[in-house]
Amino acid sequence: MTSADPAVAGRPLRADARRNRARVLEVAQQVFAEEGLAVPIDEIARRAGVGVGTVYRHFPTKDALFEAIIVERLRGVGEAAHELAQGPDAGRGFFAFFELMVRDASLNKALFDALAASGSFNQELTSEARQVMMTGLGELLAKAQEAGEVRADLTAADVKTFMVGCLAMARQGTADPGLIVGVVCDGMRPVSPVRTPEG
Amino acid sequence: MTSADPAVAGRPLRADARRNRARVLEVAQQVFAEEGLAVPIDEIARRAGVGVGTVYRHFPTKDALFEAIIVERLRGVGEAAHELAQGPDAGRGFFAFFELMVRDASLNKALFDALAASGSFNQELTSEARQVMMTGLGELLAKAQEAGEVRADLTAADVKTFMVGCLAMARQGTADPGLIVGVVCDGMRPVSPVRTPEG
Amino acid sequence: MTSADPAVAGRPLRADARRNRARVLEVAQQVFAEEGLAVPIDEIARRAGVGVGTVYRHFPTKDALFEAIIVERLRGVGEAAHELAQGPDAGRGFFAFFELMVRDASLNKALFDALAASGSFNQELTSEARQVMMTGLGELLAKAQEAGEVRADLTAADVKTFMVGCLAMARQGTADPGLIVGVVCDGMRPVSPVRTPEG
Amino acid sequence: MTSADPAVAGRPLRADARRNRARVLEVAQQVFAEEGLAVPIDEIARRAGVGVGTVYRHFPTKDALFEAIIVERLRGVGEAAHELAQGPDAGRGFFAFFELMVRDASLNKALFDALAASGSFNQELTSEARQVMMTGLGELLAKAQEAGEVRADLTAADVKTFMVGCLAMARQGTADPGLIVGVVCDGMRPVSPVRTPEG
DNA sequence: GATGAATGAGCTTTCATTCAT
DNA sequence: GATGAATGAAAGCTCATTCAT
Repeated sequence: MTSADPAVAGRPLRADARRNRARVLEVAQQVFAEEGLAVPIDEIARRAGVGVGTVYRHFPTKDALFEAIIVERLRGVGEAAHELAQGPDAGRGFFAFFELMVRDASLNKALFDALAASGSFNQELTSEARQVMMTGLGELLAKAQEAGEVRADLTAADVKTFMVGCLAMARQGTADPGLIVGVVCDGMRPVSPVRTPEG
Repeated sequence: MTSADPAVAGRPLRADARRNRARVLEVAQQVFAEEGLAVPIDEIARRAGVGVGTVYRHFPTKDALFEAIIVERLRGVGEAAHELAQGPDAGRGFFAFFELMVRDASLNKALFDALAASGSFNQELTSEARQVMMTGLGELLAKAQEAGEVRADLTAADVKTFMVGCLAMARQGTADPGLIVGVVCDGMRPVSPVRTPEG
Repeated sequence: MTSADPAVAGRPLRADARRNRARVLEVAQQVFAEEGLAVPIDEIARRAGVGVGTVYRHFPTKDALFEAIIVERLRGVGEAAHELAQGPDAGRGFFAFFELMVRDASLNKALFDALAASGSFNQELTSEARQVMMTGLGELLAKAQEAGEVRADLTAADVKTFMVGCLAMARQGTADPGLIVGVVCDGMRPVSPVRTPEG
Repeated sequence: MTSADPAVAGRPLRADARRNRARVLEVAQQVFAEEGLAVPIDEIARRAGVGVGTVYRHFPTKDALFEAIIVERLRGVGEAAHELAQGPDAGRGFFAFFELMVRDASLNKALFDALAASGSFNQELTSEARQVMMTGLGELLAKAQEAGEVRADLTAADVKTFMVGCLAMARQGTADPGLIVGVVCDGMRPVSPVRTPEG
């Protein structure tokens, strides 16, 4: 962990090492996004123009590398949520937030795999980044609910679930991302009395 | 179900073979559902109490086995859709249809993987079962739209996409299936003028 | 062994059994000839219209089945040699004998595989049929040598070796079978003084 | 030899890699020669004292490994033919050439398998090495024919076929290699009028 | 620090053979 | 006797990870 993220730990990396790390991360993000978790580490190393050993120096495990990507992603997501929560129109901000996820098509496959991954991954590895994200999301959600723009019975976890669902749907490529977001967002709005006349 | 037999049709399987086939299918369904596509065939064979060869006798390929499960699932879904389309209240039927997908939690991971699978799978293998499903779904959708219960701009493909999304979400285990279905179904309803006063 | 060749052993086979045995043998001969030893037993059973079990009832082993074919073949060869040995022109007969082997293209692959087979096969399994063949061949060879038409230093084993070589060559399909036989036959003729003026 | 390197050329291999590659090649040559194509890669790896992965690193496929051996062999053969063609006595050289093939007993089984191999192998994989060989052989043959030492109607392909035949025969171990070569070489000599008085 | 060669467990698949029906 | 379902030992090949250079 400490060695996986030296920026957090001890001394700063040598210039070339930092460059390599960044390059690997960048390439891995792309490749994972395009082809999912199945792509071999060797392939990533090759595309990044480094040896496998170098990849492993920076990321002790394939999962660790993958996590690093997701973490970065989730952190970004969380920060965006936080910022939007500070804005004047939390309702609008909340729904805008959804689009952010779906738009970034390049990461879908990776995120998709990450979230679909069996077990352990979700629970432990990304916990730190999840915190950041969930916090930002919770903040934003609360404000949007206060403003009456979002169903009051939804939790941040629920919303995250919907995000994942949207990612999955967008990845399908069988429906317009805008429509997907539109429908799910509509669904998250408070149910107007008009809507369910029979209820 | 019965038609998902050995080589499409042929003569009926021997009693023990049928038993084994069913057993493999059942176990595979469970195991795939629990652990996804990554689980080795050997493991499935072991759990089913048969040799690997037996699995391969019935399903010439791992993909074929997986497909058989999905196919069975989709067929069931399609048939259900068709039946509901015959009912008096297509709107209610349409939304009831969604629940059917999500309920069957045991298959989610498998379906999820199947639908997330890269390329070839989606397009060819399941085409037959997809036909059945899409037809039934289209039927049901049309009636529900006529009844004004579903947004008129949704296509059957869109709805399928939403189904997949719901499956993905339910699989997460991070939100109540009922809630998931509720939200997405609400989202698919025609947008009432009240809902988007600013639009 | 006894069960593999009931004609030699105990009571005669039931009519259908005999039919099956013959059918398997016939099909196996063809299939082995066409595709070599690599063809699965299941395939042979299928083409013969019987179950695998039936094949195994008649031939306890794949090798045994293969042997049976070779045996039959060699027996035929031996008998032909014997008959030719009785003829008036043993020299001509001897060389005609070669053609017989190469002509029968349908068996080449099988014979080829048999003779190329690693080890044990050659030495034990075919011993009986080999006897028959070698005896006939020896007879023919002796007469041809007496007539001065074949190099006196050749043994029956040598000639058999040349036969195998011709089979191998014919199988290649890269030279005219007639030419192959012609060249090798010429080579087996006594070396005329004219031929090696420098010797 | 040197050109049979990793990806045709690239940079030179690391010392240990080169050692391993050579070791694998050497072992494979021996093992294939002794036991033919059937020997598992694992076995070769084991005998070479390396992991399977190492074998596959150097030779992406079992066939590729096999080819590498044959290629090396055929190249040597072709070069020898070329050199002999430069000599003063092409006739003698031509026939000496045959011995070269048969002598090298260690490779027979491998070459045999290679040449007997069904289809694709012969046609494509070894094409480069085949070129070298066939060219050298053609050269030598032409000169020998000019000198009246070899039947004028033989093509290089025919001669190759005879070579294969000799390999097959030598492999049998049932006849003296010298005799085999002697007979076939005699057969390739021009037919003297004396030889076929009846023709 | 970087490299990439080496490792070997593990995966899918095939097929000779056995044995319940 | 016939059948074909079941078996399971290999086999070829991949790829995450280690470690000598």
